[in-house]
Amino acid sequence: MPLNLFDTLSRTSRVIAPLDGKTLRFYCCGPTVYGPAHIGNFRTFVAQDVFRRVIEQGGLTTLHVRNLTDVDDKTIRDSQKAGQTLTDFTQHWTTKFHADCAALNLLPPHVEPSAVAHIPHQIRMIEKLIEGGHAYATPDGSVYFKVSSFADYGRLSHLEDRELKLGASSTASATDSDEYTKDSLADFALWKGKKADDGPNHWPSPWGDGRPGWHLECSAMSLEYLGEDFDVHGGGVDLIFPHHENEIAQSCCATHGKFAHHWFHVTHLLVDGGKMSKSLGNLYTLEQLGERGYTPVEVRYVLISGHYRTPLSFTLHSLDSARQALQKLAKFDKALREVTSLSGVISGTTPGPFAGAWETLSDDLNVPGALGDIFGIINKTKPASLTPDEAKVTLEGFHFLLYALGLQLPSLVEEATADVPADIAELAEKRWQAKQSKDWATADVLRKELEAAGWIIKDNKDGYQVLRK
RNA sequence: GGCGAGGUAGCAAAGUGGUAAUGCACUGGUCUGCAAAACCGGUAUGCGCGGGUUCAAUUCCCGCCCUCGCCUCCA
Repeated sequence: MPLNLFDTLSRTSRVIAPLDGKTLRFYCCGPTVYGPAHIGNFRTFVAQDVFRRVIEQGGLTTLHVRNLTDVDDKTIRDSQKAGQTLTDFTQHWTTKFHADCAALNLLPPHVEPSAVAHIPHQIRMIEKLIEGGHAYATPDGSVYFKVSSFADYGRLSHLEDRELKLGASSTASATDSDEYTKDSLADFALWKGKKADDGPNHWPSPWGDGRPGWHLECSAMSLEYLGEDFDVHGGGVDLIFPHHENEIAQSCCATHGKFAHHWFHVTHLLVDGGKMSKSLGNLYTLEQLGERGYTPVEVRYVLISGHYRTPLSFTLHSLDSARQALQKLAKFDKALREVTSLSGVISGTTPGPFAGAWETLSDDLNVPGALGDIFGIINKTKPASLTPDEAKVTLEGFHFLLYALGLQLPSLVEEATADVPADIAELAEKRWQAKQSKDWATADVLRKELEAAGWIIKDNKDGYQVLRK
């Protein structure tokens, strides 16, 4: 079943099919490694991961490139604040980012290029742009892209009348000291001449020492690894303008290609009714949620539980809800395994009874709809009444979908009772004895004590279990 | 001001021109000394507001209100 995906440029859903007929090539704007990524950032990366998984489950191969922005205003500023070299500083946050990605079960990109490592590529691209009359150097050693030289500028964002909104921005101003040398306020930097507060962070270029402009990094790296034309380019909606608009301009003017043929943008995660962002101080990281007892798979579940083009409200309650939902999935898995006697990793190759969910997922990555379909099948299926063969087909179809969603089932709560402290075990035993002698009052008091300590008792006919609450 | 997205049950969130998936929460039952767990059920006459089109609109059209995002380096 081919995947239909909404394309920001044409504003329509289009079938995803590789330009070269074999490999789906896509580029994702990666993180700026100057601090911990928050779960809003990860909403985008998780959505891209589901996209890739669905493509691959559909039988296509992919070439997934996601960059690391390890040189820009913020990395330079904060590395100096931290008293570290830019390399040490960005390496630290890159390691952290990778750990979070692994925890969230994100498939690693096939190529993860570093911006710093591709400065020569960026310089070559700037040279081409200058040759073609699309860029110009200024006396301070910077190079700017000449927006007026690209007629299609604004097609992606539909912000075509640049002059109109210049007055509306609170930050843009014709007197910005950084930008006074530009021909037009709309022009953007390809290369930034060295400034005193950049410290040692500058590189040689034909226009003097300096550093690359942010937008150019992605153009240069996608060209290097994916070519002049490639299938899909993705990122958060906030990148549509100016970042992606500028990438299009640079790339189309520097090459003969059309750049990305399909644009995949993920809407923001909301918290407290608004955007989660570092500057607003309302962000959650995976680590912070972990301290509150939430697991990465629960976070992943929440992040995919809303359609990628719809704002999603994040709350701690949604994580609790996700925990219960995952338990329900895990119970279904266990019940099926008992009928089939299968264990270990199940790798389904077809959706089986979950074909409806797979179809839903293939329609613009409708994950919440697919989850609804999956639970619908689960509610109708009685594992115990299936033959081993039927259960096997169901289990494989179930795992086909779980893989596409990247959900790794948690262990069941009732199985997670490895270590019961001695004092708790003693209390539990006392309660059991009280119960055996039908001293209900004492038994109930003891049970309440255990509960207060964070443990619950589950009785059955001939014994009991002590479980973590 | 411009561009874009969204307003569906207590919370979250799908979906459809013919009478509302799903998860959580809540709740009835079975079980239990009572619970918990598990299992079997129940829970929106309603989809921001007002018009219109239609045999029929939450779904299409028009107007309005509200929320959120972007408008030069935020996923």
